Amino acid sequence: MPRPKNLDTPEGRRRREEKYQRILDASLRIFSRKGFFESKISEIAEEAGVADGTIYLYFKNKDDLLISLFEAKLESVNSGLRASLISVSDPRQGLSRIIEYHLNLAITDPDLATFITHELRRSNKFMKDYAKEQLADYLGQWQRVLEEGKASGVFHQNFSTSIAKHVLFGALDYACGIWVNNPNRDAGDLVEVGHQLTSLMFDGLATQSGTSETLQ
Amino acid sequence: MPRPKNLDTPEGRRRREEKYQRILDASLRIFSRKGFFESKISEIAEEAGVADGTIYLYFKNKDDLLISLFEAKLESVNSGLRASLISVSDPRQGLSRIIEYHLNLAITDPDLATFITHELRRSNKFMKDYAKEQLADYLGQWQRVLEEGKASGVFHQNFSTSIAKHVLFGALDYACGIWVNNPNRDAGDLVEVGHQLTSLMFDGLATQSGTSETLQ
Amino acid sequence: MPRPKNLDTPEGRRRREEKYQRILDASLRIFSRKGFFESKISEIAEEAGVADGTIYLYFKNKDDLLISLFEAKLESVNSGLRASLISVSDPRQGLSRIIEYHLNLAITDPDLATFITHELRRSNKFMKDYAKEQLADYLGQWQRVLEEGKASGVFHQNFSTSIAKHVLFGALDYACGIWVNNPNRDAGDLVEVGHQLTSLMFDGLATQSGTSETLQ
Amino acid sequence: MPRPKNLDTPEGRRRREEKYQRILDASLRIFSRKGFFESKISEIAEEAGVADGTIYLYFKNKDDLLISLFEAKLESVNSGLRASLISVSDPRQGLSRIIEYHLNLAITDPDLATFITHELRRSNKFMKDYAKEQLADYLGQWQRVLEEGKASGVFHQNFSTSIAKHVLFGALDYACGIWVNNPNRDAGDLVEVGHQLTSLMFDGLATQSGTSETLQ
DNA sequence: TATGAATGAGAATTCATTCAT
DNA sequence: TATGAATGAATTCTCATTCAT
Repeated sequence: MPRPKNLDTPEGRRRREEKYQRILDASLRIFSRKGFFESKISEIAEEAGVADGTIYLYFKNKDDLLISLFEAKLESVNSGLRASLISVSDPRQGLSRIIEYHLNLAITDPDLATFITHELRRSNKFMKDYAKEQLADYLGQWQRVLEEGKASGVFHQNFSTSIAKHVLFGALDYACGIWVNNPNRDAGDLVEVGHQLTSLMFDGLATQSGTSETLQ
Repeated sequence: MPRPKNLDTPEGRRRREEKYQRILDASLRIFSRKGFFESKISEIAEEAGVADGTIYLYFKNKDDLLISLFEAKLESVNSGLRASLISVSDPRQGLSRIIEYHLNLAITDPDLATFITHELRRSNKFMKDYAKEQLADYLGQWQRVLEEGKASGVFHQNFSTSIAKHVLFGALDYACGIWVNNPNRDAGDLVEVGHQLTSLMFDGLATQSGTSETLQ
Repeated sequence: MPRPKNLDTPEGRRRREEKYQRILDASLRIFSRKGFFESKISEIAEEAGVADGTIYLYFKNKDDLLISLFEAKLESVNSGLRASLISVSDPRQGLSRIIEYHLNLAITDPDLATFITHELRRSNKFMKDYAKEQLADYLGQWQRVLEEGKASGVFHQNFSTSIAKHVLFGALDYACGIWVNNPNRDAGDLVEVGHQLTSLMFDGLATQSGTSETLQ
Repeated sequence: MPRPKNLDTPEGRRRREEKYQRILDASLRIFSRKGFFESKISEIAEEAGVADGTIYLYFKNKDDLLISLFEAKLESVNSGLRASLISVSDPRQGLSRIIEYHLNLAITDPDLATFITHELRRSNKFMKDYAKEQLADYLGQWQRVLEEGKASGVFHQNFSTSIAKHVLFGALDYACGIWVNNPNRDAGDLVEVGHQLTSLMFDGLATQSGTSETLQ
């Protein structure tokens, strides 16, 4: 939703749309590299190949740029996951898909992974509120899968899907963050993380089950 | 290590130490509330009940304040965990302790939890390098427990302790972050997170083990 | 060499050049009036009729402003002297011209004279190094004239041109400094200084020559 | 004239006097090394081996320290010159003595030479006024010698003693400044400057006198 | 007197945002 | 629409000076 009111020619709209995207993409690169506060508008403008002032034709201010970026990206992440889960009925397979999807995100768009990891934790109430909605949608899809697993009996009854989704998200997000920050990263490593995490989520670490209750 | 050269009277040292702590504590509160960049020196000074300039008698600059805080806090976290694990020999019990310890941290010092969560992810190479060392010590203790579990056969052989420690940290850290940000938080909730997470780590979600391999 | 990247339209360049000069001129006035350290950026900005921040579009920082001013002014002083000496072959006439030129500088631009006098002696290695090069060029022209005088026999053989140039510069510079600081100054006074100094340089004070050797 | 009112025991007075001097000496070293504005009170205190606050028991403020230093030093310079000229009756010898005395000052106390050279030109009205009085005394002695030379006929009639004293001071001061700033300086060089300057002042550069009038 | 920690006014600099072209 | 020079509010940091001990 670019702001500039343009002559409503198809050509004009296309160009406007294209520049909006260009700025958004540039800001993703800069934000992920430096973080919000250390990213300068003039830097983003240069990366996008536009003038500083132009950014203010498409975004109200720097905060708006951050929020718009978040929205646009999470929206596409959300719909991507939705598409990826659409034909899946087995909750165990669903969970695998979720893990896979999330890790794949980091592989195909490391900047996006970095950006989300960082800005999700920004101590700014107003940002967190924005993020919350979009994130709730994303994690809501996870929770649905977990609940189906409980309902169908393939997952244990005695766990909270709400807690589990957060646990899983934290684990995935942190693992991606570590991987993305590794300059010698290799996609295979993240695939391995996926295997291990899947196995862990399904079966745990212990060789003998039922013993955890006896622990202090 | 406060900077002002002072007569080394016990009284002088005490007061100096006390003011150093006061500034460190104030900065923890402000940093955790607003994040580093939105925290202003004058705000921290006010919170600490000192003049702006006084901060610069104890810390070289704002960055130094952040780093000093990080070091001081993580050092105490590290030694606390060490103490907590000292008498534990059963790796399963060790893992429980770790989870417990981490969650307890968030309960007793939510500001610290928030601070660490945020600043650990700050896009600033120099900060990440500082944090890395301290964090490595913390997670190193986790990894040791996991390795002992593998060695003693109570944990599976086919998982990477390095990956598992990151997964566990991400899960715990994120869960704490969620809880801390909840205005109606109740310590009981976090205890429940601990139970669930312990159970998950040990036994997984699946009712039937060994099936994950057959998935996609 | 103004910093702002600008469209290279002739108009744009003219305006940018003009503002660069405006700031340089303002800083000359303020620096000469108060000295570098007591001149405030906001004062220079006001004098130049621009905002504080604008100065930083044209100069890296306060030091850079000082150096740029020095370079620009001394460069023009140097080329002015060069032009003034170009058609002169008699070394005695050359020396007269040099004295005249230097004094005339103080008359036509007293601020510049004050500025150079003060900042040339600033206890700042980095500044002195900058000044040194430009000054060496200026005094180098003097030395050349003195050497020609020795070579052609119109000046004594037994004096060091290097010492003489410094002596002459010190004398001229100090005399100008005295004159410039006199609120009731009159150009005629400085012309008289020129005559006296010329006569002194050529013939000395003594009514009988050759006697100085007999002095202690 | 130390400010602290002390118990008027001879011992107390001595100690007080001694500390006053210590601070004055320290400030001369620091001021000459860095210039007034870049010299910090805490630096001077450290150099003097006293606490920052102690300086304010002896001097009203930083400016007062500068002025007191100037006064004390120039006073001693003035009386030194007076003593040096007391038995001299020949104005030519007097002039030689003056040059010698001034150059010797730079050799025996280069810090003082640097300090005077720099601070004499500080763009601060209030400093210049202070300096003026003391300097007037110093240069007044020079002028007296020059006038005696005119009166007795050993110097030309047609020159202004006022101009000549400034010319001579500028020459000496600048030459000393150059010498002092030379890291490989050798006292012999300055002695040579003295010879050359004396010869120049007496006899000038020209091999044939009376020609300067014919020049442009 | 002497100390040196504490103060806070003051200055340089940055950078999001505006606006004339 | 697009530009980028100009703005000036806001922030960090310094350091002369004070004052409790």
